[in-house]
Amino acid sequence: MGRRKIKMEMVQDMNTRQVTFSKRRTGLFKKASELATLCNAELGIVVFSPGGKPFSYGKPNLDSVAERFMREYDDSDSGDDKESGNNRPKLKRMSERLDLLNQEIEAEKNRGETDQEKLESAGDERFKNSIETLTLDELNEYKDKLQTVHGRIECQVNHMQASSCLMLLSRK
Amino acid sequence: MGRRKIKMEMVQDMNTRQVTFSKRRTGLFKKASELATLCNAELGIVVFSPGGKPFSYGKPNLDSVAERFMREYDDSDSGDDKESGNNRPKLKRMSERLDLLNQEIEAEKNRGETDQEKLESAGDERFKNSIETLTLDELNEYKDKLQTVHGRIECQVNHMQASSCLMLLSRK
DNA sequence: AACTATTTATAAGA
DNA sequence: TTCTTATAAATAGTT
Repeated sequence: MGRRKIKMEMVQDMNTRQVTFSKRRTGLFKKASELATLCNAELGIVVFSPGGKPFSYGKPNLDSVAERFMREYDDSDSGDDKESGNNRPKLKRMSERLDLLNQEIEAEKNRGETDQEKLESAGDERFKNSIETLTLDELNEYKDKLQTVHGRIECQVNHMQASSCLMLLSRK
Repeated sequence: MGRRKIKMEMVQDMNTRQVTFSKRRTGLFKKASELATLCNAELGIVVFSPGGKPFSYGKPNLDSVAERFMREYDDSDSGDDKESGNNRPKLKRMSERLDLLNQEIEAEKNRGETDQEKLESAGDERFKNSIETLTLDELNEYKDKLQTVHGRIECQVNHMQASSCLMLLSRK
């Protein structure tokens, strides 16, 4: 979308890559903002720059979106699901989400994931196991760490609570 | 970006709004995919359609991005931060994030948030308080709920672990 | 779902 | 980094 068409692969020159990131991140957030406004939709985005610096956008804010998204997969009541096959709506939605993910990943898989990367993606496994075998002492320790962090940040935020909690609770 | 320029406000006609959502969500995810590819960046997006249906995109996948983002704000070691003012890098980044959020929110605030909406956004407050006063029994209960959900979903996913954990742990 | 007239985003360049 | 502008892309209204 510029003076020339570019190949869809990692920009080699580091400077150019940084500039591209900056421009496109701005564009992405703008598109996100427009989508949210036009359709009265909630959304959240998190991006890491090539240098590893985090950026985020959220409407109405990132944490409420994250919470809502995760909450979708809990509770099996609420009632009216007008769609056919009303058996396990939550699991159904989960599948839709995975399908979408996989579809995008597939479409994106020009540059094949290395075995190393696959290992890292699968790293969640450790987390899952450790959570399921947590002791009360460990859970208590999480609570303490949580309080510490709250003390560190509460002076400057009023919408970071969820993130800071999730952050600690999700530690491997 | 079409036959006509449109006003940046919620599309009134329900059908048109749904179509707009669908088109623009596709566009947004494509932009995200391009950003990730061109800049070798990791990113995650979560969107709720006007009907409340969740969609997500992530590279390499949503959960790893969410985890990484949250992990950024923990631990004060690791070492080399080449930037000046190396005192509290994590808090510095957090501020940057908040600035960005506020900036976007400000830019977006054409249609003023109602007092009701403000109340809902601030709803995190309850969460914060409840987490800080959790008893061991309550934490243990979370653990049990966690195990239950894991049982329900582990048959069809290998990259939902973090989300499912966070989901339960973040329950108000 | 497809089709285009237009509006937007953006790659280079300054 | 910020701006300019020629060109590639996205998309609003239409079929």
